[in-house]
Amino acid sequence: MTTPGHNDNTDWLRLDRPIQCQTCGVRTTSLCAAMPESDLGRLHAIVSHTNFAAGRAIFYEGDSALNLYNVTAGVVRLSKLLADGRRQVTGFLFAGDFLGLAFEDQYSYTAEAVSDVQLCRFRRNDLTTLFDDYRDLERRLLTMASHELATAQEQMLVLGRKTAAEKLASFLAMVGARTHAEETIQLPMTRADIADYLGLTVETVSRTFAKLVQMGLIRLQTAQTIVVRDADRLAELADAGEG
Amino acid sequence: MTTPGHNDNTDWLRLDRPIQCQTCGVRTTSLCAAMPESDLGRLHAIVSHTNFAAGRAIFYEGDSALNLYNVTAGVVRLSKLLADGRRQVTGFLFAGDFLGLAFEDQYSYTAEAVSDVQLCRFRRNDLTTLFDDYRDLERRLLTMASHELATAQEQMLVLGRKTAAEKLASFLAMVGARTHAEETIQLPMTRADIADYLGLTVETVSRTFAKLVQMGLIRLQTAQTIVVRDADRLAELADAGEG
DNA sequence: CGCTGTCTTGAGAGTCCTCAACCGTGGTGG
DNA sequence: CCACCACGGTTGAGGACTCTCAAGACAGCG
Repeated sequence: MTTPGHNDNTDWLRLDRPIQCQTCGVRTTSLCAAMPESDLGRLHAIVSHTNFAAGRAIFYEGDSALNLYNVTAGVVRLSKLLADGRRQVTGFLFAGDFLGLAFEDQYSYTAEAVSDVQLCRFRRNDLTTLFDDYRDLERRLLTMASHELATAQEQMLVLGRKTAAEKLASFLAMVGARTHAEETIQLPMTRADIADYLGLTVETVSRTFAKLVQMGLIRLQTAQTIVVRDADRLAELADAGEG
Repeated sequence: MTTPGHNDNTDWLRLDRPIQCQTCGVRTTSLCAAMPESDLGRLHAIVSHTNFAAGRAIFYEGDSALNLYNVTAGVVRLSKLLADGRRQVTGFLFAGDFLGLAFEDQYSYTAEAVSDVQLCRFRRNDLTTLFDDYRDLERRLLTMASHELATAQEQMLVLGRKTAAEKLASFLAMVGARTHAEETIQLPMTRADIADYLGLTVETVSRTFAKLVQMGLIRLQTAQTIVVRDADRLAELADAGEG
């Protein structure tokens, strides 16, 4: 429906992080949390740190799934395409998230850097070997996959049953939560990305932003800097009285 | 949007199956495939077989996630609700599928029997214990979770970017594949279930069935017995030239 | 300072929804 | 035995939300 794009908003980049597992920023929240402090060396030995500039592809749907990645900085976009160009963004990943789980031999989606991104990469074979010694590592991966699954189901509810305004409110709530935003939410992705994530068009996203502004729920400082003016009503709109 | 319902189509029920792990019908395709033949006794020791009549709930969103289930016969519906009654069906499960993966302490969705259903139930604690002795069991669960994730992302594409006709074609393809249907597809679920699965209304589902008939792609033997007349064009419509 | 890509805004159209009536089937009970 | 009821499914008319097409505004960059 819309074509992939990127912006060069670099607020999400923290390339100044030390690239040692011991001091990694997502050490406690990511896969590696399952490794004892003392054995981090073994993890560090099989990991390689890589950067992707905004807009670059990390891998494409159909590629051989050789690696598993951990996002340590930046924002990643997962998407699937139809032949006629219609695109569905299935998720946005932030620091601490992992990607590449495809226990077939191929990735089932495309992963691209929305902002400049820093990743640590594991070869699946290496990781499998490490699983033999560290049971918790595998167990943690299963836990994280379960979270992903719950998130995916939540997104199906958004896509299938929410209105444009509810979708956008849900989206803002998600980004706000994932980026620990208080009042000001920074959006690293374009309107096209948001549209393809919510099953809308760019125009509708734009118009719906305007509507939320008019309702007094938010204010647009710039197109990608959203100031929340009424968090309660925004949240209410987002879950439409969920549960 | 629509209210849960059920029908008493019992074609999906095979309660005459022996309820021994050794002779279980899904032995080779399900979680248990990871257990060596000789040790099935240990699995059988911690499993209990249960039946649910069509329409009955297996568990509700928010319930403590004490059990993990394996579907051995029948069809299960997973769904999430909004407070105003809007419902999203996030998946249908068939023989060999598992459910209950919620490594939080609560299920994140409701599971209900569409047809009469036969399940085998594991207590999560028992299963975790068994994981210590059988690594493959845990690994297999991770593999199955990965499949689920890929399926969920595929469904997001359907919900976000496909038209009503494409949605219904995708749905028929899915049910056909999962039930090993050749030409005649049996639908155990109601139009309301299908609507809530595809993010449509009952009326639109009904009208779209009529449209597919008119296009010569299918024929309705009864409301729940669909005869495929042009499998190629139906598949083409379903994936809209996917990939 | 003009270019390119993104975002916004407008007008009209279309797909799908809402509301409503009707049909068919299966179960129930008088 | 059959009328009745309940539920699921179909069909129709009108409306609403979102999309399409189009043009203009804005911002970053060479």
